[in-house]
Amino acid sequence: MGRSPCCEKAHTNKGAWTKEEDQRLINYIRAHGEGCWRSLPKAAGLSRCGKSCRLRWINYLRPDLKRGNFTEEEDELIIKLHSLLGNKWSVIAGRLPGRTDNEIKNYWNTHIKRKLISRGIDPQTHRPLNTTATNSHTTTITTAVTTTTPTTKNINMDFTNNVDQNQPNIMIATSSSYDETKCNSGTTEETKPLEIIIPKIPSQVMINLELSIGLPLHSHHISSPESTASYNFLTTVAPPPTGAVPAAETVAKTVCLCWQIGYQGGGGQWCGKCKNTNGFYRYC
DNA sequence: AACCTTAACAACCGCCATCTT
DNA sequence: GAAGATGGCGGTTGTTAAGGT
Repeated sequence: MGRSPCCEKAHTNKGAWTKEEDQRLINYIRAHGEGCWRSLPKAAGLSRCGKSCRLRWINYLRPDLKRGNFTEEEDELIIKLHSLLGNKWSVIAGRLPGRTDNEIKNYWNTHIKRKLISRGIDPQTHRPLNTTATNSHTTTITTAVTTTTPTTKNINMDFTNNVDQNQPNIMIATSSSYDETKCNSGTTEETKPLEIIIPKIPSQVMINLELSIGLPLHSHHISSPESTASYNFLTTVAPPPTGAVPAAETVAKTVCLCWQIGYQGGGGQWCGKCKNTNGFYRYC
């Protein structure tokens, strides 16, 4: 199926945005909220593609953006999330309030890649650079992930050639249904039976990995002794948001869906799309 | 001062998933 | 269910500033 262009390209501006264009976009969204990007340019008096407007808003003009240098903590968090999620920049951005996927992606490519290489770590595989891909002791653990997200992920843990045995390489299995990485639909909770495939596994690494990806932690997830290991790992990968985390039932009542499924844009109880703070809102 | 190289980041492009009709 | 519309994502490119020669 072919697709029509998202906008009339003949009369659209390209390249850097002017201050006037920015102001028009800000004023329009302040007045009407986000949404309907296709018709927004015309309504706002902009000679821009709707997608361009959306990108400009999300990556640059949104009032809850942090901007400025990344902290060391953010660096480490990005590295750990990338080792877990790969190039899922939007998911990673969801764990870094005030940061955009584009910003993180750029930062990864310009800073963190080099940083990892200087540490002797392959930025893509998170394995030591000078080792070959031998699999003599590869351990594959395929396990279900219980989350409140609509999907269940299979996680492959690879303990081969790890510098730090406490931090195995973790890759999202391509065979899973995790193509639905987007967090914008559905509210069902799904748990697949635990499936562990262990061809050659030393007994000391047989752990029950219960991973919650992209979610604030809730105490009941870590109550069992079996999940202690995964909890310890998770606390380094995806710490709870700063400040008090609302009790689950309170959250369910008062917080938007995006917050419930892990989005914490701006650190408040509203994601960037649903928030009604700062004078902006979304009519959805 | 002029030129070249590199780094940083904003913006674009094409594809895919989801929604609507 | 099919087709089209729309939003969103990740990869890539273009532009510009900074630093080096």
